[in-house]
Amino acid sequence: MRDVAALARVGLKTVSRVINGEPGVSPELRARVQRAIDQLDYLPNLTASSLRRSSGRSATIGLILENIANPFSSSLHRAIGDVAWARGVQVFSGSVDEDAIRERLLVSTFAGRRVDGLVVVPASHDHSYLLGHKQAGTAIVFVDRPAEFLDVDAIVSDNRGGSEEAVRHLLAAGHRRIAYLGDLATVYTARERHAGYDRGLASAGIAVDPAIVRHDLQDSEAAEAAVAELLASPAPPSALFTSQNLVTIGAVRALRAAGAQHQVALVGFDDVLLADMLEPAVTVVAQDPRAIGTLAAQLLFLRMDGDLAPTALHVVPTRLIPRGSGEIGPPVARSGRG
Amino acid sequence: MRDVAALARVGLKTVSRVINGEPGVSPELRARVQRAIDQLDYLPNLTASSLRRSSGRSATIGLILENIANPFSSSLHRAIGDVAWARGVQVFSGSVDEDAIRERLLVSTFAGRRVDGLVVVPASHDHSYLLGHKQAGTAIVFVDRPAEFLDVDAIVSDNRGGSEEAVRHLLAAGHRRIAYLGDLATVYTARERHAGYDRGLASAGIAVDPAIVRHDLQDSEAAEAAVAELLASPAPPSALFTSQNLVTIGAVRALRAAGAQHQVALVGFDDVLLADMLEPAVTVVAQDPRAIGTLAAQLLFLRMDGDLAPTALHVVPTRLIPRGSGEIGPPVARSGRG
DNA sequence: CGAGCGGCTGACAACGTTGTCAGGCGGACA
DNA sequence: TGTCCGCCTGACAACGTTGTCAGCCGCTCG
Repeated sequence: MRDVAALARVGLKTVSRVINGEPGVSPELRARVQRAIDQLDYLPNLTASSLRRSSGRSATIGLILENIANPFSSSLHRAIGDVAWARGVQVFSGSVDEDAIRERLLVSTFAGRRVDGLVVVPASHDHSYLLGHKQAGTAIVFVDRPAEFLDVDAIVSDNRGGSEEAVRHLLAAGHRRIAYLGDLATVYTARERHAGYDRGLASAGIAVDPAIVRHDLQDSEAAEAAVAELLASPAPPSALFTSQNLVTIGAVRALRAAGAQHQVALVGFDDVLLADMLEPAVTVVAQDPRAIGTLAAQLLFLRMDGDLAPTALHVVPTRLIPRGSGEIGPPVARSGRG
Repeated sequence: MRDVAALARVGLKTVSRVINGEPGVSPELRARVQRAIDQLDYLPNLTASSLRRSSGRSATIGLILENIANPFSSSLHRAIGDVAWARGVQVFSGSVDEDAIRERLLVSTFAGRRVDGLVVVPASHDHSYLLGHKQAGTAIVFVDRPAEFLDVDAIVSDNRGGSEEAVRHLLAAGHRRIAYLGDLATVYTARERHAGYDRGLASAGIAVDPAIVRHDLQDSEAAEAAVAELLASPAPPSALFTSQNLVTIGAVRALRAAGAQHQVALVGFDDVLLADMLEPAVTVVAQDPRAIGTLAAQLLFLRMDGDLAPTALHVVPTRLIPRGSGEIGPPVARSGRG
């Protein structure tokens, strides 16, 4: 900037005025400065600028995801990135892998960079540690799971409603013995989806049979094993509700391995690429990560702009997509002759 | 920091020394300062720090991807993020959507933030505009596609070799009429994969039939339409080589729609989730985005550390995964009575 | 003709940190 | 006892920018 000022034979402040389009610079000077800028390929240092600026804003937000590489997270990332880009805000991101300690480390790191806002898909269960940052003026929005012990906005899918709809869909096809296969039960979404399952069964007056409820399936292998076990049990379920992506994939594998994919119904929570090309195609309750991300970013920017409305939990609807696997009926009751 | 210094009754510089673990502070003072830091929840401002630091480093890199939301990009992102995190470096990222102008905008934005390095999956075809940044000391590594008119390191998949292997695999199964279905032909990877296809055919002395070569299929719908057309043509191919993810998915749909999925062989470039669960399961040439990303990040940091070795093009091998669709043989030649 | 005003311009301080350097203090040594 | 040295410590400038403010110029108006 000094070089530009020297070349254009003006003061530093005039260069600054030209860069920021401030009024009160004569056209001739403006042109001279602009020429010098172009000639020197000068690029203003945004970090220095944000250090000095009265707003104290860095035009930067932090995004804390479960795992950048998974489809849900990366769709969120993209949606949030698009909104941020339109506002000239850059995005830092990091993966937490369900590790509460890493979550806190990332928050500290981002706070050290003085991000203006944080979008968090939390792994921990006590977010009071964020209170200081919130009071220091960092806007915070939670996504996918609400905050605990902290008053901030959150955007979540309709986990409970979507799951209940899935179960009712299976009930409508005539099923009475519907298994639940779920992710780590400490995770909010898994708990909610399980609650939806319970409610769906209750709506039909069916008692939950703990023998066909499996929690804590953390990868598709665990899910595959659990489904295989259920299928081999004396009283196997006639339908499966899988509460998460990888669990659904594991279930598909197990059904396939048992040759039962056309006998046992399946509805999965969260859509999977190519699910519609399987045989049978997999019926799912789809989330809308793009909508969630866009909403989260918009809310964050509202808060950054000073919106002081009471915080709220925003629930984004899910959508049941019937494709075949969820429309398989229960086995016809055999007569006494067996 | 002023508050901390005041509370601990020391000078600013002593606080700075404690924070950065510099030697030459008595244990008592160190403890007193640490107490003050804890008490005030003081978090050093990393942007101010990097502004002043002699190294001039921001501990920040920029990542320019085709689309953060696609699996290849997000796997890259994750791998690079992991290496960066281990070095205390934060990552900015942005999506380019094959738009050369957006690529330049992102570079400018990141340069304005004074990133120490750039990882670029380029959309443009003339990267000389990066020369200034390179000379200004920004480390640059290209990924997935090499740089044009700019001398920097690049890491790419073995597009040509992998494609040739795919075609040879189909040839080995007896096919002589193998269609090529490719992405936008201006994209480097598409050109390379097409070259591999040509070479594969040439190795068997088969002439390319332009009637069964289709370029510029930018989404799965276009691919689906193209395959449908090929299948309905007077001399349909007995095997398909699809050079990209979405094209592969479109081909699966078209084959399915025509009921030809068990008659026409298919090998796709780039793996797809659930490809192994389709019927038939899809044979693919898999890339290794994790390895590519890790290598890219390591190379970038080497350069940032001052490595001056000549730049190179690093080729990461692909892997053919036979799953069924690529092992379908050609229709048996009918006798004259046909 | 002088005061006052508005439009331009640049000198200077400040943002929060770190590099440089000088000063104070105590102990070892002549 | 005086000198020198090494260990701690803090004052100050500087990083690249922007907010504040004062000063200059030419014009208008009384």
